[in-house]
Amino acid sequence: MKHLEFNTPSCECEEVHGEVVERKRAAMPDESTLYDLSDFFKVLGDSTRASILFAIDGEPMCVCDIADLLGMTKSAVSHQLKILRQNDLVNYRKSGKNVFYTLADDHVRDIIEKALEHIKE
Amino acid sequence: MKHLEFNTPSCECEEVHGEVVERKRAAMPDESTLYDLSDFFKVLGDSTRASILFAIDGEPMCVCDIADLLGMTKSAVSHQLKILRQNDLVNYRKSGKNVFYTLADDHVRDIIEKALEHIKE
DNA sequence: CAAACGGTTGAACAACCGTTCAACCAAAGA
DNA sequence: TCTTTGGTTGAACGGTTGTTCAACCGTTTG
Repeated sequence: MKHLEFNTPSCECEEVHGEVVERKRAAMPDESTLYDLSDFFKVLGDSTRASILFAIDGEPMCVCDIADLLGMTKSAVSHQLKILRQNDLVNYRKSGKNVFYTLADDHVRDIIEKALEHIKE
Repeated sequence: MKHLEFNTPSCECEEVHGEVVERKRAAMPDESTLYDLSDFFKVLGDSTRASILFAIDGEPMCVCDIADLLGMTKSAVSHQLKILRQNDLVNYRKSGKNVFYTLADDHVRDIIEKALEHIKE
């Protein structure tokens, strides 16, 4: 029987495995969870931010040292640090004129570790 | 002693903790590794692609069904599937007029799982 | 207090990216 | 064989994003 109407009119398909789709739809995560998840990966999906995370792993670093290490301006580094801050991936501590950043979480280290394993196939 | 010259002239800082920077520089991953890593996360950092990965988890799905499930056009889905293919995150199998996609790897499932844990704090 | 410096911020620009649209290919059915 | 349909592809458009630049703030130092 063709032209069965589902609640997603934007698919222009004629024949669809309806049972499969319904089963999958029930198993899908919330839309907000999906956005949170991809936003999290989006933060890690920039080589500058990834470099910063490696840099501050183990020992805290100030913005100036990070900029020197990565060969970038303080401004560019600070902009990326702001994004890392907003996503709770780093902590910071003021000390005189300096601001020292550290990894916020061991979770992040684990995820990066697993991703590195995957890359090396 | 000020104005020590390191090999990254783009940092305009005057005072730098040189020993820290040198130690960190030695511990940094290869540049190519960093790019591969951030490219991998970049692929996961789009909600459409993340949705597709959830959709094809467990049971293969054809492009048309994925499009129906996500409320998108086949074209948009196919474009994203191409990116997932190029990054070895999915496998595909032709069957008549249909193309069925599956998760390529258990690694990916693990990483997404860990990221979900992290999001829920 | 004034100068210097580490760090942050907002605007602007260029590069990148995801969706749409149209055309196209291959397999299946009439 | 001609038509239909699932899927892919390239160009184009609009929105996002990272860096630069300039201005600014807070702390330290002279």
